[in-house]
Amino acid sequence: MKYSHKLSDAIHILAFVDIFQGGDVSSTMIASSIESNPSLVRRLMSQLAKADLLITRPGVSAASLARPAETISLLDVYRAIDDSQQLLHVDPKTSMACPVGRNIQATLDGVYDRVQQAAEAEMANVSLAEIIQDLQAKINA
Amino acid sequence: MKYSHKLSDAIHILAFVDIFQGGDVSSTMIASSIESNPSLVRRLMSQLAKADLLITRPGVSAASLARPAETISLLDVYRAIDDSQQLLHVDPKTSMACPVGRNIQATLDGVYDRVQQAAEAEMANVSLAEIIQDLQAKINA
DNA sequence: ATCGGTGTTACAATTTAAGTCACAAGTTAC
DNA sequence: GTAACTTGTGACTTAAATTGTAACACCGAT
Repeated sequence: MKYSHKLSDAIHILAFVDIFQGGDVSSTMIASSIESNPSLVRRLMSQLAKADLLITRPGVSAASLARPAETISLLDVYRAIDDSQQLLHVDPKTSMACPVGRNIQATLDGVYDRVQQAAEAEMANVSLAEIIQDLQAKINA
Repeated sequence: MKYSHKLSDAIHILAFVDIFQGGDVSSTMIASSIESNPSLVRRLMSQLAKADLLITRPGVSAASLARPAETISLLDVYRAIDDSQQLLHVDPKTSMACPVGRNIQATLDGVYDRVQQAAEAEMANVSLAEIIQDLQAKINA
């Protein structure tokens, strides 16, 4: 479990909350759907709430989307959850004594940034509504 | 490859080999530029050789690019190095008893694939020659 | 033939995500 | 008001992947 599933779990939470709106959307219930534990779910929900994507209230299990699903993009969720905000990572420890080692970081920063921009542009194109629709279609099938 | 810098190190190796062609391009020398160890460098070089990006010879430190740097893209290097071939990862363990848990994986696979395609398209646009040029410009500055 | 480098494997160390436990504080129902 | 339940957090443990280290057979040049 070294690869992170935080983003996937966060989307899972948002979709679950929206689909089962009015039903049981407690951290325990969601955790059983993710096959994880309530503590992890609450931590993610807390991050989503801080990013203004989810409305939660202490003590009461009645979470709901903070905005219409059409206006929440995958990029919003990614930004709310991902710690490093980077898909690709430059090696931070190269030799300053070597011309290549001294300059490779700046060069790669520029290149990786282009890739990051492309990925984020596509993430911005995916709405939560779209994900939920796809999910509903599969559920009804 | 969440916090891995294998890709960065692989590019470092290719750039180093090309820039110092004719000089000392032993795994030990490259390792000192990366501030890593010769074994790791040899492992990466071996992977690059298997992907036909680098020519190595057992016993002799005379590595060279297998193709002109113009024809090697960042995507080629990424494909040669990255184990999972995925920038984003679906949670593989969700509850089949829940409609959301049962279908979220397939939905996210589709969405993540779009992001992956966008990122890979940009990676394909970046050539090793471009990276080396940028590096040379910084070195000469 | 010797010396140094490669290619590869095995294993230890390190790092980060995920899981677990615990508990203060908020909310509802009675 | 209090009992029962939930959220929000922090501390700590466990697990998985990357990186580091060591060993050694094999290749090649001098």
